Amino acid sequence: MTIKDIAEKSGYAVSTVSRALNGHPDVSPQAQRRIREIVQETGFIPNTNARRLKSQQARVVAIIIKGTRNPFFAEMLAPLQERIGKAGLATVVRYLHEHEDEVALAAQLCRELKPRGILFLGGDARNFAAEFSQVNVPCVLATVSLENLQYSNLSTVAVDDRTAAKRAIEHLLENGHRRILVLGGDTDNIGPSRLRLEGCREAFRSSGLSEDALLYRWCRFNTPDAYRAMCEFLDSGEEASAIFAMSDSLAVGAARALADRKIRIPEDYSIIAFDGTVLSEYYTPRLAAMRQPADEIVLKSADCLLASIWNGAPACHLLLPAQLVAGESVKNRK
Amino acid sequence: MTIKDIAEKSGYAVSTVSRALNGHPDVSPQAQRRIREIVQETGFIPNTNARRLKSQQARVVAIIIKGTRNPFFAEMLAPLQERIGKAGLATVVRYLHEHEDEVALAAQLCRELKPRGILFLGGDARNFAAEFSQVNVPCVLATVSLENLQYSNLSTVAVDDRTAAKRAIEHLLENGHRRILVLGGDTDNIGPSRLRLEGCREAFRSSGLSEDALLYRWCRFNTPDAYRAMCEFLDSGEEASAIFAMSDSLAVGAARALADRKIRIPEDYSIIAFDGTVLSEYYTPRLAAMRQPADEIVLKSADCLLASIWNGAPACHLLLPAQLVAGESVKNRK
DNA sequence: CTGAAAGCGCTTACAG
DNA sequence: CTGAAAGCGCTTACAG
Repeated sequence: MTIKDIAEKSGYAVSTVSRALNGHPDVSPQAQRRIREIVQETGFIPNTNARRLKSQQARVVAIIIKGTRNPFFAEMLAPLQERIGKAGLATVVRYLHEHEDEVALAAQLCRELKPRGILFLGGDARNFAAEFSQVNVPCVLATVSLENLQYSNLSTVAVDDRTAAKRAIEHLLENGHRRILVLGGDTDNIGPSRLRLEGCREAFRSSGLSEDALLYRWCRFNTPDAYRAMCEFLDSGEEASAIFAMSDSLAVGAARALADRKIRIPEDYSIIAFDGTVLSEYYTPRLAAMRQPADEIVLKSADCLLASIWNGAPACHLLLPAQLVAGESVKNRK
Repeated sequence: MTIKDIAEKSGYAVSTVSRALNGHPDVSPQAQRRIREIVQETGFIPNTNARRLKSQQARVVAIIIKGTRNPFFAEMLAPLQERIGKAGLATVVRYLHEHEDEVALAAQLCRELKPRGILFLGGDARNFAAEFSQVNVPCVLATVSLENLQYSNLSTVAVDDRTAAKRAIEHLLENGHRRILVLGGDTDNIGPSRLRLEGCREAFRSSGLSEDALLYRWCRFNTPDAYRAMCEFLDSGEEASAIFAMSDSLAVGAARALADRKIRIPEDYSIIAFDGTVLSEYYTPRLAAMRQPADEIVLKSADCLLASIWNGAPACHLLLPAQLVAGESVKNRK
C-alpha cells in the first residue's frame, strides 16, 4: 500500500494525495475528504523513510541519556517524551555508558537520522568543548550547566549545583556537624561533581571552618560503588559525623555500609542526599535531600528546544534552584 | 556528501562504492581499500533513510517498554541494547504508560519504521490476544509468559511466576507466618500478577491452610501506590504478620507505611519482595526476594530474537526459574 | 569484478 | 486547486 494506490483509488494524482496527507492548505475540501476516507479504510501509513529521504529531515528529536541506570534521568524521560510528542515530534532514545562520548553520537545521529533537535540528559563538558561544533541542530543539555561554552545552538538547563551543594553542607553545619564526608564523582574536570564540591568548600569557608574537615571520596554514580567507597572510608579509620551523597542512589549505598557496621542513621551518622527522587522520599529513614526540580527541568528543556526548532529562538542558559527537603536522616548534635 | 561524491573521488562507480560499503564479497581488494580510505578521510556516513527506502527494512530492532518507571526493566535495557548492537543491529526504544497499547504501537512501527524485529519488555496479554496478528516481524515478549497464544512469530521469555510466588509464600510459611498480605497488580486478567497470586494460593493449599488467611491488596506497580495500599490495609484493622510484595519498589512503599506506624521489620512484620534488583540488595534491612534472572532473560530474549531474524528460527517459549534470596526482612516466628 | 540504469515511496517546485 | 515530472540517496538485478 503506497501513496500511489491511494491516488488511484481516490482518482486524484499522487501529488494531491501527498498534499492532503500533509495538511497543505491548497487542497479542495472534497479532495481532502475523499482522500481521508480512503486512508481510513485502507489503514494507510506513509513510508517514513521515503518521507525523510525527500524532506531531508526527520520529525524527530533524539534524546541521548548518559548513564544507563540513573533513576533521576529515568523519572524525567517519560514526561519529556510526552511533552515533545504533544508538539508533534517523535522521539528516539539512546542510552550511553558513562565513559562513552555523547557528542560523537550526536554528530553521528545528525548525519544518519537528521533529527530536528537533540536533548542530552547528562553529559561531559570535555566532549562538548572538543567536538560540539560538529553538531548542527538545536540542542539542549539538561542537568549540566555549561554556560562558558558559547555555542549558538546549545542551551543548558540545570540546577544550580554549587549553591545546592553549599546549602546541603550548611544544613549539616547548622545541625552541629563539623567533619563531613562527601561522596561523589569525578572532580578533576568541570561538571556537576566539581561544582558541587566547590559549593561544599564555600560552605566551609564562609562558616570560617577549615576545609580539612571536608573529606571527599570518589565513586561511580551507582549504589554498589557508593557502598564500596563508604566501606573503604569506614575501614580507613577516618571519622566524620555526617555524609553528603551526591545522589539518592549513592546515599542508599552509603547507608547500607553503615548498617553493616551497626552504625545508626541519624543517631551516629547523619546523611543528606541529592536529587530527591521517590526513593529518598520513601526510604526509611526518609532521606534529607537537595531536591532537583525534575519537572521544571523537563518543562524548560523541552520548551527551550522546541522554541529553537520552530522559531529559531537563541540558546538559553537556565540555572534552577534546588530545594532542601529535611527528611529524617539528619540529627541535630547541638 | 553522498555516495556519488565518494564514487567520483575514488574513480569507481556508485554501485561499486555501495557494494564496498556493504561488505559484499564481489569487490576487488584494491577497490575495497581505495573506497575505505576515502570514506575515512571524508567521514562519510551513508544516508540511513535512503538505505532503508531501498532495502525496505531498517537494520533496527525496536524495544517497547511497558511502564516508564520500572527499575527492573531499566536494569535490563542497557545490556539488551549492547547485545543487539553487537549483532549489528541498531535499537530504537519506546516507552509506554501502563494503560497504553504496546501491540498497537508495534503494528504502527512495523509500517513506519519497518524494524527487523521487536522486543517487548512487559506487556498485556489482552493486547496480544486481540491484535498481535497485525505484527509481521519476529517478536520476543520478555518477562511475561504467554504460551497459550500460539503466534508463530512471538516468543516469550519469562520467569516462572507461579512457581516463584509459591516459593515466596512457602518461605514465609516455613518461617511460621500464617496470615499473609500480598501486594500486587491487576489479577482479573491473565498476567504476572494473576499467575503469582495463583502461586500464592497453591502454596496455601498444598500446606493444608485456608486461603482465608491469604489477603490481597491491589496497587499500581510503583512505590507511592504501594505505600497507599499498605496504609489502607493497616488502617482497615486487618492483620497479618508478613507481606509478599510483587516487586522491590512495592516492598519499599510497604516498608515506609510500616515505619510510619513504628512497626518494625522484621520483628513485627516480615516482608519478601520480587525482582531482586540492586535496591533490594542494598536496602536496609536487606530485602528477602524472589530474584528474577535479569541477565538470563536479557540473554535469552536477545538470542531468541536474533535467531528468528537471521535464521528464521521458530518461536520459543522459555520459563526460567526465580531464585530465593534470603535477606534480613523475614523473621522466624517459631 | 565493475558499471549503467531502474526504482524504492515520497515531496515539491513548476506549469496550468 | 490539480497534475506531470524531477529527484532525494541509496541498492540491486542485469549485462558485460
